[in-house]
Amino acid sequence: MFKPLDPLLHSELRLAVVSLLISTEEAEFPFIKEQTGATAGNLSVQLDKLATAGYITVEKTFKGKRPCTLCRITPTGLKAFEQYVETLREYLNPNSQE
Amino acid sequence: MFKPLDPLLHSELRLAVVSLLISTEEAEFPFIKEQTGATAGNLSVQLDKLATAGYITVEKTFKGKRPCTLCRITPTGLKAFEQYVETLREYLNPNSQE
DNA sequence: TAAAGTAGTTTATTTTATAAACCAAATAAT
DNA sequence: ATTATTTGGTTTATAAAATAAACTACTTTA
Repeated sequence: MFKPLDPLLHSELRLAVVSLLISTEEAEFPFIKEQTGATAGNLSVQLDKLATAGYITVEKTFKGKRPCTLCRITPTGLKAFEQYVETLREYLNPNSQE
Repeated sequence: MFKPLDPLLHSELRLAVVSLLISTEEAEFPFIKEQTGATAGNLSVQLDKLATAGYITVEKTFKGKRPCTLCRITPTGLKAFEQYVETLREYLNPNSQE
């Protein structure tokens, strides 16, 4: 009855990151940090997990002389997000049983 | 930007339980176990947490000679669920920023 | 009366999330 | 010029959570 929720996305910070990346297509580490309110350490760990799963790409470039970590959503990540939302809807609308 | 998600509800099993109780108004332990696919131990722990928070009531009665644990959603639980869903929507609809 | 099933609880283990400590380079201050 | 300080992170340690395994108690069936 209740389908399992993708544990990678069912996490407050990771879900916020993916949601943000879907709406921006590309974002730098400090921006994500600011928008989510996460600590750098936590964000670093969670970005890693998303990247390892292939949900996002993390590109380490430079902006002038300073390092710049650019994150983007992948097609896999977008699909996983859409699937997650669909699954979650069955939890959120208790009066639409099957 | 991303409001915090109620950690008590942002849990697969607890969310399923609350969702189920909202749609049934009352359910027995074995039924919840079956519907959620949870193990008895896990369910027992999570029901306790929801009860401690005042989101559900857990009434221990008897059905003939056998023990029967009846769970119900409370007004507090219903309100928390509605608030959770509202907050979550901002994560799920990435193209409705503020 | 012994075995098996029902209805759970308690406790231990694993996993996950989070924060604290750390590192390296660049910029600003003295 | 060398010493803070800030920026941009990573690594590691700790705290919290989820989960499963083991256990209890009582009931029904063989």
